[in-house]
Amino acid sequence: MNNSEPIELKKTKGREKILLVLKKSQYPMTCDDIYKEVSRSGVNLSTVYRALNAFEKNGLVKKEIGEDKKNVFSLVTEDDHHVLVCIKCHRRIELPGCPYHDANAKISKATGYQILDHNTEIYGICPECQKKNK
Amino acid sequence: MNNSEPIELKKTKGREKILLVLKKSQYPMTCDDIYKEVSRSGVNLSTVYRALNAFEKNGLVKKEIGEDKKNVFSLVTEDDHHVLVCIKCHRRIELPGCPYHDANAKISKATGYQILDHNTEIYGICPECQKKNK
DNA sequence: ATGCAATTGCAAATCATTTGCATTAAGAAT
DNA sequence: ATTCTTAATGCAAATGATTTGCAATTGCAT
Repeated sequence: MNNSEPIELKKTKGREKILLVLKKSQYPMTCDDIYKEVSRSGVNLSTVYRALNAFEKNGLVKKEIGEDKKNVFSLVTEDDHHVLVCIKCHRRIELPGCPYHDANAKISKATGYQILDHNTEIYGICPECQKKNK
Repeated sequence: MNNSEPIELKKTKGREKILLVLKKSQYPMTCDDIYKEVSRSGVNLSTVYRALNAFEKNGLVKKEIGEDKKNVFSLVTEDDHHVLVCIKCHRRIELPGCPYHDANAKISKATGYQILDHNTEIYGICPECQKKNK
């Protein structure tokens, strides 16, 4: 409820474990997902929540709302690209550049809207999954 | 947790009031927003929740996740178009057709993905709000 | 080593949403 | 109009993700 500038982050065992889990994961994770991995190291669920929120505030991770309405976190790597998501295998590939740049320019001209952002996930079925079933 | 086909809906005073409120609103509303309007008519909050979920199951209203993570509901009018949302005044205008059709075709060809869907909300500032503040 | 601020664990609080249950009301069949 | 079946309602309590208060611990700069 307070988006001020980053606060110094202390390095602790728990936080390093949390980051490691996130680093090894290909996909965004909920706090509970992460907790399942780190709890046996004695890390508390509150700590997971607090750590991830702290990471997010510092731009280390990205927080998004998952489909089941839980927050999902993922490491911020470089600049985010547009992503192509396979609805079968959940593989994600990144698209270089913005495929909608031209289209948005057109929309802006037609409507007078100053366009600031747009959603960037495109859902489909990847070539492998197209072969597999049916 | 069960997306079966629509069940018969009974017409009641409460539901009519709820629909009326939604009809008069330009913007999506949370259950609580709606409840504030209908509670003086003796409609219970649970009723609002249940009615809206029933409406959604019947395709009467659309349920989305608002920015504060609460569900917001809006009447389904015609077929949904792509929508341009002003982040200042929250005005929404609909775009005829799909502005990304061509771009998606290109992506599909380049990646082999069969593209099924994509996000459709574009965020920006409308001409009026651009004039207003700075 | 010392001290202050950040971090943690734990339990309890929050808040939106759902649900169990007994009661009421809608609407079809009689 | 009366009866009957089933959905809809009100109320309170349950749920589930997330946050928070507080006391104890730890990181780290001095």
